Amino acid sequence: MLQVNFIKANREEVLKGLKKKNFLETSLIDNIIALDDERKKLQFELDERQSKINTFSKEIGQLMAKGEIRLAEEKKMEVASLKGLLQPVSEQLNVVEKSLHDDLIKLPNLPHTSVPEGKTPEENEIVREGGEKPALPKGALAHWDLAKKYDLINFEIGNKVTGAGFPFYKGKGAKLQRALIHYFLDFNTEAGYTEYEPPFMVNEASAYGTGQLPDKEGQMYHATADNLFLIPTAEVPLTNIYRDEILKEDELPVKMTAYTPCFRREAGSYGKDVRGLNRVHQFDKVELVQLVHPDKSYEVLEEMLLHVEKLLQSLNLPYRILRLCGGDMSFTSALTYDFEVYSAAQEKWLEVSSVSNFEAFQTNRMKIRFKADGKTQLVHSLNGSSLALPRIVAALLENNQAEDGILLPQILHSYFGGGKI
RNA sequence: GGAGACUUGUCCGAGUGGUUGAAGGAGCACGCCUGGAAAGUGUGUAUACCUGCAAGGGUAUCAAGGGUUCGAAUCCCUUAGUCUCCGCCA
Repeated sequence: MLQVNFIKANREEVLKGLKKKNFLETSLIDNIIALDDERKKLQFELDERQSKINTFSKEIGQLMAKGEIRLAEEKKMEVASLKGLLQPVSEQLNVVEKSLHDDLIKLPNLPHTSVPEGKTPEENEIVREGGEKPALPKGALAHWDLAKKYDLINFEIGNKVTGAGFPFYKGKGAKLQRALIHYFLDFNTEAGYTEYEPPFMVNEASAYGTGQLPDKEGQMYHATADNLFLIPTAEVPLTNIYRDEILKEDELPVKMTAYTPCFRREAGSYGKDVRGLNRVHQFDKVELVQLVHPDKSYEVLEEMLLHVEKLLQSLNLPYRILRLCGGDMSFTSALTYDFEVYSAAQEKWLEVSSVSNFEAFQTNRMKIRFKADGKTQLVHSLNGSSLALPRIVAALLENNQAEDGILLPQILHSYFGGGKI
């Protein structure tokens, strides 16, 4: 959520940013400014009237104490009429505050200056590439065929037991999941991230805090009996740990990592993009979250980028890094880098990580602040995947397939208990 | 799931209708004292919003929300959480 004062002080800049982000409902801005002015006026009026009532009430107390009942009764009458004036102002203020808030949460975050113009994924900017695309033998198989051949993942049983998009991992397939999760977590904790195992369901306030609600409500699984949401990413529980907290400056940066399954309804997805592991409803992911001093967030973003890049390099996967264009970025992000790995048998790039700086957009909603020199201000939040497993698994299987098996990268051998599937 | 007790500031804790945003203590910060430290001592120490150039002033907040009242931390209702006992259970 953008800060009203910022919008007021930087109207032109905000409008430019929204345009870059391909957000067209720009009339909201002037609406918000007008509503905030209205809010201030009403607040002032309300405070004044309340103040008068408070003064009178105190006087009544003193009169009662002195036994001057009649005077006290007269005052009571006066206060009663003042209260009549209070209520309409208070109601109006509530209405204005609600409209203001409703408008504010419709505004996406503003893009960083380095975000390229553009509306579609094709306009994302390739920052750099790394690794080598393998030359696969003739008749190389896609991961869904490899999964079947080596009995690693069973999609059909998943369909039967739960539904489409809920695969079973089996045998070495299951063990590979465990090995990857274990390795990723170790890699992150060695870099100073604190490991968490959070709940896999969150309440409404948390889903709202990180921005899943209200605009992505249909994308989450909702356990209505208890009004809990299955997390679409560990970012939600992790970031919400600090909701409504004021940190000390020396507690920053807060670096957290967690493995969780992620649940996504993916309503509206279809076709070949959803084949195999390309898009599933439940998948495993290890996530990184940082809460940092606002002056440091872009420095930290680059640091996280390098961190994820090193992780991918250690897996020997061909990858590329994209800087997302304004129109392809998420609602909450100010700057996002996507990592894609090359899936050699499918001959396409698969997104495996998204590293973003949200600046104060999330923390303004969640009121995550820090105090320095007596002043309280919002921290910046960042997150990134390290990594999402299914597409990593797809690429590992496809890119490393050989005549007699799949050869895993060296780094996984100790975690997997062997080098070959 | 049933019965009961409870939820106050960074922490402990007082407070059952009237200058209580909240006693007292601890912690923390700054100063004094000291060769230095400890002890002692003085001062300060919540958040949000409104107003003001500022100093300051005002409003709200004692789990959350609502209600009663001229006035609520204190009374009533709803919700959440904590603890104890019982039940159930990986």
